[in-house]
Amino acid sequence: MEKETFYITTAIDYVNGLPHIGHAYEKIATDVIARHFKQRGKDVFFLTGSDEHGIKIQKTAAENGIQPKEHCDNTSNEFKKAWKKADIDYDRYIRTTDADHEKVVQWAFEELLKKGDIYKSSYTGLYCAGCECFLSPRELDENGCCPIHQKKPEEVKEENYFFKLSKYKDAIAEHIKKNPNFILPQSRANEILNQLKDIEDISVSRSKESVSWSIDVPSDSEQGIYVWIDALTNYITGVGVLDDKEKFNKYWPCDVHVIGKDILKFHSIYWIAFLMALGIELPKSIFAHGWITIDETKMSKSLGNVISIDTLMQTFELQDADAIRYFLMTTASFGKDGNYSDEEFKSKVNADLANNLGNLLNRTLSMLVKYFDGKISNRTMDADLLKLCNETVSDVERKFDYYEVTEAIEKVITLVDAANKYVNDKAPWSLAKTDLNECEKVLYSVLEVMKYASVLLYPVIPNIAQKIYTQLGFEGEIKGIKLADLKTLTIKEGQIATKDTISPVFLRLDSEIAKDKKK
RNA sequence: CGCGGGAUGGAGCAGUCUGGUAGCUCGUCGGGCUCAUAACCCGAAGGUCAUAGGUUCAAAUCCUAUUCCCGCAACCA
Repeated sequence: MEKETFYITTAIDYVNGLPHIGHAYEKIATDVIARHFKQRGKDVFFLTGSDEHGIKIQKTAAENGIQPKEHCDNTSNEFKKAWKKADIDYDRYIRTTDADHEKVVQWAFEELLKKGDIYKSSYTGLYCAGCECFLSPRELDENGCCPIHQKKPEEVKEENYFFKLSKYKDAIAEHIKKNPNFILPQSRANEILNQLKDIEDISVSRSKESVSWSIDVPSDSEQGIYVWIDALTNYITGVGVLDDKEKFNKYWPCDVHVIGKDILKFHSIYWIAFLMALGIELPKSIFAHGWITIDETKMSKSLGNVISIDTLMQTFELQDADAIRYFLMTTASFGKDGNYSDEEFKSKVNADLANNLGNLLNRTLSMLVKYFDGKISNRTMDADLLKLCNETVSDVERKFDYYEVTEAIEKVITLVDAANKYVNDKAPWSLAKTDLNECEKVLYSVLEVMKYASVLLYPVIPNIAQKIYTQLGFEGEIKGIKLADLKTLTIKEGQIATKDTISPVFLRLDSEIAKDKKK
């Protein structure tokens, strides 16, 4: 029997900068997947959060004249605010500075030390006093100097703890090969197998002297735990690996870690090795998504093209993030790089959400009011349309099984298109004069399609879906509706709509109506 | 020979693994409808699938070579 729980995580964001659309992309995708699996009756746990230790945060805080913790509090609050705006419905926001997490990190470190997978060794590196950190040879300019301070870094020898990553090389490779869905999209698995070939042991601590803002190595006050063990273990802290065994056993192993393609290596190699060493079950899959570029250019602070959910909502005077969520999920197949531009955004969202989806509801309800005073008395659904609805549900589920969010959405839009065509072919405005029975059947059938479409699209556009649901005459929240309920959940008989209850669920951006409403 | 991704009608993409009449969305043009958010439906124009070879009865798809673009160092998911 299939497990009833579904544990999904995002990467934790480094709180050195403010949240932007790139961070949002990942959270939205994860939120969509989480909401979908809730609709399938799963007990979902959705973890997101922030990565808060390290030299960069220490330095940024110092520059601003505040304590690192204060800086982290401020920035993580900005992230939380952004996720609220984007309707990210997570179950826990974990911070690597949370007490329970620090405990887990220290426990994991000691555990690995005890097992002999962590050993002490010395590391010689190029240290720049100005930066107060080690630089890799690649970071230096052509004269071998630090590009920021224009000084030659000194060779410094530091004692660090190392993790025997090389020991797990073969086991990881074997696991990847045996489990074709472990790394998704599958095309990325080869990339990792290649990188695995020349993997070496990794340093897992820094001297407290160089990085003070870190979790202490419990048995060695001179050393702080470096990012790998600190950050990656958030996934087990999040479901209570130490404090709440029952919860941990319920949700672990994780169903999917949703991450950016840049950190796939750390997740599919480092993290897996840590888990193997700790004797903890491995996550079922790791999904690496692509980047969102802005006008085909990489987003960067220096180019000044960084945009956030907030800026977009303000620019287009949006009340909720639905349109942005929809666009981000459909601009590129999930897993590939996508692009944002104002023109593409407007065009996509107008075409799909306003013209196809919203207008279909609008035209149908209008006719219902016009010809039937907004009342349904005979609930007979067109057999072909019903069949298509049911097929769409299973198509959508199948796509989500592999986290093919974009393709799943496409299936629903195809259903909506078919319903628009159905209306045109049946011409209920003519039937109203000749065959009222048939006319009602047509309108009712389309409303049924809207019911399916709204529930299927709810994970992506929760606010719009709710509006459709309400206008279909349903009471309460669409949030709790399961896909399995779709067959029994029927539009009620009697009054559904009046002239006053009908209103566009999504206004075309830049349309005259939208302008009027804004005035 | 560092690694990887990409090049398909005006724009953005699917199809490539498992060869067999080149498909989708947007845009353009023509038509239809009049219920609707200048919307919806139908039709048309527009591509020698980056280039050159090769395998094959048959190549966008397989093989070889070449060109161009984008990541892999940095603020940055």
